[in-house]
Amino acid sequence: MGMNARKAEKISKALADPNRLLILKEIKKQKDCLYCVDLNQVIDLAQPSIAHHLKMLTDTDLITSEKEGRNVKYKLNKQILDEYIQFLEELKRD
Amino acid sequence: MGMNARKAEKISKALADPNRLLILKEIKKQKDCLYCVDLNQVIDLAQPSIAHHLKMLTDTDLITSEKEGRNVKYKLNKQILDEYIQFLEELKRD
DNA sequence: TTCATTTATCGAAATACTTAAATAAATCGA
DNA sequence: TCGATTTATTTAAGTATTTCGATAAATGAA
Repeated sequence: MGMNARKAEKISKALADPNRLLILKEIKKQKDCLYCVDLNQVIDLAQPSIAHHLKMLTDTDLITSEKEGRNVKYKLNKQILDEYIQFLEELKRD
Repeated sequence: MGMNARKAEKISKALADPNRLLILKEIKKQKDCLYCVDLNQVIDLAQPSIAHHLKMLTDTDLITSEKEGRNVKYKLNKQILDEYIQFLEELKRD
């Protein structure tokens, strides 16, 4: 429903961590379809820490989660990212 | 010189604060040319806090500062913002 | 030079974030 | 059902960030 400063702040915060950027990069790498279980091989953190970071990303809607049996599948929410980019573009217009 | 994950993380962190977003919005409002002294009327923070936020923005090159007598003039660095946007765009390409 | 104005820095308190161990919850397979 | 696997939650420690008061530095004006 459109971006505002509060939402942009939250998304910026979600993006302001190396491990969360790594998660997003990995989703891209896996053709926009990442299984949580595969992150343990990629990210050098304990499982609860990874779960915490995934929660930050889902709470801001940057990614969506879908349960598949015991696993959870994550996808990038391109629309939110587009809205965030639009917010940034508008900062340039003076 | 192009964006990487480390730089994008820093910029995200710089953008992850309501007062810093307010500063950027104010630069836009002032036709891309904000004087530090005018921020005191806009931002409800003590002077050292405002100086701190301005430093975060200049340290990440999101804004540039130029001394004019006693005053400091700030401008948005559109190139850095563009590079950051480009980094985000690339996250969408799977 | 002296005073007022503007910005920067230092130090400390309050708050927020990151991380991992322990544990719980959910689900699949045997 | 029982045990293994996967993910989520709670709690607590360590670290980082935000904020302000005090103060310093730089500059312009009288």
